[in-house]
Amino acid sequence: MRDQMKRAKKAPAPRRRDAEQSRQLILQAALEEFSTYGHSGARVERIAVNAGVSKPLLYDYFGDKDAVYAAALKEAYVQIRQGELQLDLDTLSPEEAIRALVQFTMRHFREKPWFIRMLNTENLLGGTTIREISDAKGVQSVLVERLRSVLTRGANAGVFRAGVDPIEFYVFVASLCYFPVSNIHTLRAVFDLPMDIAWLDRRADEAADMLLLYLRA
Amino acid sequence: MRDQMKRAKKAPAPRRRDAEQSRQLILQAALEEFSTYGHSGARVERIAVNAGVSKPLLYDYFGDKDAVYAAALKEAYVQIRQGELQLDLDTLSPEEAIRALVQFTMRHFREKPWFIRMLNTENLLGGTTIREISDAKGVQSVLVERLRSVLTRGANAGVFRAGVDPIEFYVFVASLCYFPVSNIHTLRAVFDLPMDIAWLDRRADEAADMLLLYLRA
Amino acid sequence: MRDQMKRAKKAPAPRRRDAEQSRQLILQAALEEFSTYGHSGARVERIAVNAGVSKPLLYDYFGDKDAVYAAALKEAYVQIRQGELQLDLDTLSPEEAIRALVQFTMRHFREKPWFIRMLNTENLLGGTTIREISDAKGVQSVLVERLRSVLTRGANAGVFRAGVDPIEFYVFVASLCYFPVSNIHTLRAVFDLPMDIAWLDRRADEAADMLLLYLRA
Amino acid sequence: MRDQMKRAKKAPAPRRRDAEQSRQLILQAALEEFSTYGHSGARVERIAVNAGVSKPLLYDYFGDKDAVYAAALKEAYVQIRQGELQLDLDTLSPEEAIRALVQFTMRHFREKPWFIRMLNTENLLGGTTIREISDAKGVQSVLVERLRSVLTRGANAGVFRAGVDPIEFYVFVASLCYFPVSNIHTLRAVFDLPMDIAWLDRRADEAADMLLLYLRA
DNA sequence: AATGAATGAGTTTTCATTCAT
DNA sequence: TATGAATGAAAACTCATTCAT
Repeated sequence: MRDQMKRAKKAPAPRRRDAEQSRQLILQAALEEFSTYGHSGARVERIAVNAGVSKPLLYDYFGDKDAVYAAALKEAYVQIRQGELQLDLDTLSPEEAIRALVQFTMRHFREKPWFIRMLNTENLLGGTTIREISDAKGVQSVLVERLRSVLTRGANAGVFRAGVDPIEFYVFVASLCYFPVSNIHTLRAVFDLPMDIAWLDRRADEAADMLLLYLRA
Repeated sequence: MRDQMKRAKKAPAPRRRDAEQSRQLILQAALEEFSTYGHSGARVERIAVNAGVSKPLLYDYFGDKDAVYAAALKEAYVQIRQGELQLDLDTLSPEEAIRALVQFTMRHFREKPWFIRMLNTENLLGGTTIREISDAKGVQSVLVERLRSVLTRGANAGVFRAGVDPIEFYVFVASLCYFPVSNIHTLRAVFDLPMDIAWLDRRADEAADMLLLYLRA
Repeated sequence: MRDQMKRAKKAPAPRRRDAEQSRQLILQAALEEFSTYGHSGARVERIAVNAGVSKPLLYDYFGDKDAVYAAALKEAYVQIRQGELQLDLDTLSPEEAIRALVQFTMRHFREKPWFIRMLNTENLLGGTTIREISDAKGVQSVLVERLRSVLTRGANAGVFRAGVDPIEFYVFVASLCYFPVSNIHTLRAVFDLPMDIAWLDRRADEAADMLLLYLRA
Repeated sequence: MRDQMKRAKKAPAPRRRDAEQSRQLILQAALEEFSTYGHSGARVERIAVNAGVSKPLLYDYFGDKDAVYAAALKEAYVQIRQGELQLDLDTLSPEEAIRALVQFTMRHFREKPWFIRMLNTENLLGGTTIREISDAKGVQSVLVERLRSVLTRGANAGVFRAGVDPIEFYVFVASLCYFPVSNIHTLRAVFDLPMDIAWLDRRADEAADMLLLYLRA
């Protein structure tokens, strides 16, 4: 009878879910913490509190602060890639597809600012962590693959010139969207422009114009 | 004989008891420290040691770590602007000038990596410090002014279309040069490209091509 | 056998991992430290060592040095009031009660020198801390209330004149007991008198004589 | 001619005065600093700034912080004794003289608060410094001597009882005036009385009443 | 699986004091 | 006589990490 009660208390299924959920809560809190304060500025204590767990639990799951950071960085890529899956370029004309890609990228960076902040943090650290994340290369942005097919479609249709490397072109797209979002604070301080969301979206439009001129056959 | 006197009079390396020089040494060490480790990761102790002074002296001159950071950020802008003065666009044709500007910007970012790193650090902090540096707006990049005159020359000569805002165009230039340098570590980890100096310079060339297409009348 | 189990179960001296006890140990050590060295002279490190805890624990519980000081000041009042509860004046005649009060006060000051020293420290600081301790007024010495009833009894019995304010009279009592204890060191240095415990007790007797003359109807 | 100019510049007399004046300025600043912040809380830097001299000069004159403290403590006694010289009791009747002494003492403590604060500071330190000031005993308050003659006059006139020790009586006077001034901050925090200057003066009057009852034949 | 209690090893900051002129 | 420049030693305070239950 006692045993029964014990079992009733420690039902295996919900416990396991709790553990997995705790991990996820920690990961989310870590993502916010590291992207807000950077690697050194992040506080393990705050991560635990915001995740609603105790510090020893966090250490049990991840090992140490650096491991939490690595997991958060990986999580950042995972989440951003999940978002990218929602973009469908195949149903658009090559030119519309390019414009859609640029607009999407700008909105993506704008709406998930923690991603840019994690990249900045990681680059300040010299990229040591991302290099150690095993499958990094495998997770290469799906956008590049979709972009490759758009460029091919455009070249076949004779509207784009051939021979444009999709990775290098994607670097152009990313550059034009990344910088105005990433550096919004210093830009605002130095230039007298109203750098708000509308401005960013207009930048994306202009960038798309320019990129299309560059691609034109 | 002369050499001997010179040596006797001023030992070359440790010219001590010179307040202005000490300040400058601290500033330089701080610039390196903050751009290498970020705001939280920077260590006042290391700054002092690398400047060859004691910590109390540093505190005497600047007040606290944040004040040293603010001074280093300002110094970053001062030094980068000094470098920009060396670029002469007036003797070039408008089209050559644009290309030169892009190449210069890329080289500038590449060769003074502490500048990009300071900007990243400051943007991670939310730009609170640069907003407090009084004359930030006044120190607006000279490049923008030079660019303005190039665009005007080009428009007058009929080779560029009119109405291109120099600030917004400069944001394009900066974006295309900033991102590949700033994010070199994460790019390398994710893409299978040999991202070295030569690659960066080729990127600048391609970017110049694209920007000129965008400007063309 | 029992003894053995007892010992095995709880080692007597270092009962660790008891938050409330740790707090109390810190408080006691702080009281001693601040009353010995004053506010600026007190060392957080010494408090921690004497409490048998680490500095971080102390900071965890109290926040900063000033907060420890405030808690110690409050503790001083708490402990002194606890001592005052042991004085019973109701069973004595009014005149005996006054004499007992004076003797008790003198002994109290003499035997709990940290109290006077805390008051001196706090008054040197301008009383900013005690003003912030919320219930300070509420903890007003019980002695005043007991004194009030003694004065009333004496007036009703016709041995004391009426209309003597108990607070102001208590200030007389405290003055006459406080000064010789508080200033014993400077008094010794300036006057050629053997200022020892016996002297203090004789002072209390004389003071009681004087106070009774003052109260006499 | 040159020599003459030199001599004119370094006139000996005013230089010497400057040195003595600097010493005095330091002493005054030290008195204020130590009585305001206590021994540990006092800052050598502030003393130098407030005295209008450099720190090395201060060290040159006094040696170290403790020596400055000792000098300031001595100066406190010197200045307070100078004030006491202004009190003339010989022209008053014994009873009036006692009342005048009490009022004077209260006013003295009230108007020179740095004296009480220095005494508190020194007593917190255990009186080690005053013991080392050589002529401390010699500088014993003149008030005691004047009081002695008043008590004798009163005894001879039959208005005071004989055998009252002037030192011990003076301790009564000092106690009654010292405590309400010294402890004004904690008293205010604990008791609901308007403890202002008028209150202090009324306390002195009541104290004089009581002391006279005690002296009466 | 989970956590309240606790700390070693730093990190920033302060301060009495000295150096060099 | 006088001081701006400089610092060793120590103080307050923090933070990643572990202990004991």
